[in-house]
Amino acid sequence: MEYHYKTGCLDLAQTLESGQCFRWRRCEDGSYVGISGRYTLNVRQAPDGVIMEADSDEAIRYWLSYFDSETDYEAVIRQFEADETLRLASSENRGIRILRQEPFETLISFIISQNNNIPRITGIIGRLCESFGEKISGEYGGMWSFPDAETLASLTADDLAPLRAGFRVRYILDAANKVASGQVRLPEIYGMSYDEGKAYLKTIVGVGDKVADCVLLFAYHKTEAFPSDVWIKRVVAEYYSDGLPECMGDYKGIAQQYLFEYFRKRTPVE
DNA sequence: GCTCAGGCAGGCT
DNA sequence: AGCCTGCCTGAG
Repeated sequence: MEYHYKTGCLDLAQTLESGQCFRWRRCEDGSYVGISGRYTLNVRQAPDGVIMEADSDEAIRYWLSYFDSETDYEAVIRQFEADETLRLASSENRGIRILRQEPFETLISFIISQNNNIPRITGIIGRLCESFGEKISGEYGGMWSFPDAETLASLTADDLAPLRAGFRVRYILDAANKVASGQVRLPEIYGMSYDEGKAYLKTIVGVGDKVADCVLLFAYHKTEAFPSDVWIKRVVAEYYSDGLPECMGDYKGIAQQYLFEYFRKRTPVE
């Protein structure tokens, strides 16, 4: 079934190729195909929003939440106008959304992301799903679910060697073991404050400030999180050495995405 | 060969 | 609390 989601602030290319998610595929016709949990989606850009094609009403509701339809991005962007740099960064990237992704997948994905580049991250995650996920029958070709914690916890480092994830394998296994054993209960983080959630996630080996912030932002939608990577550190050093502007409020994470894209585009990759 | 990629752990002061 | 250094892997 098809659903026309009308909205001003959702650009699929800006959002799905922003580095917060790693499993969307762009099709020949410009639409995107993705999977989260057991839900699949084909989505394409429209002049006044996006058109979603999914299996059920339930799936559509899931994807609307995934694309963060509840947040008023227009209002957030107006709030950001008080800061000139942020105003420019926002207006150029107004189509970026902060997705509400599945927590375990997001956790493992950002553990893999450390000291790594996006093509390799995408490759490792793809191999992880094809090796240990479940094949979901869909009309858009091969789709694999993200493996659950129990499945990953039953594996050894040797089993994961073909992923070529390097030193991150022991972090993946530690995360899977702690989640599968109940030592880390991911759903509880929804109810935690930003600080509590961060401390909780950091009990996992291989999760530091940056990975924890990415998970809190891109899975739990804790927009106070401000993931500080090498790019953003440069931006902060240059523009915000005296501190982040007041107008970011509790939306530092949204500001971070606008700034990240704005400055990344301006840095030549050679 | 070298460096770098959206960091982190472990060890040191 | 803040500084090093090594780290799997693959592309340039």
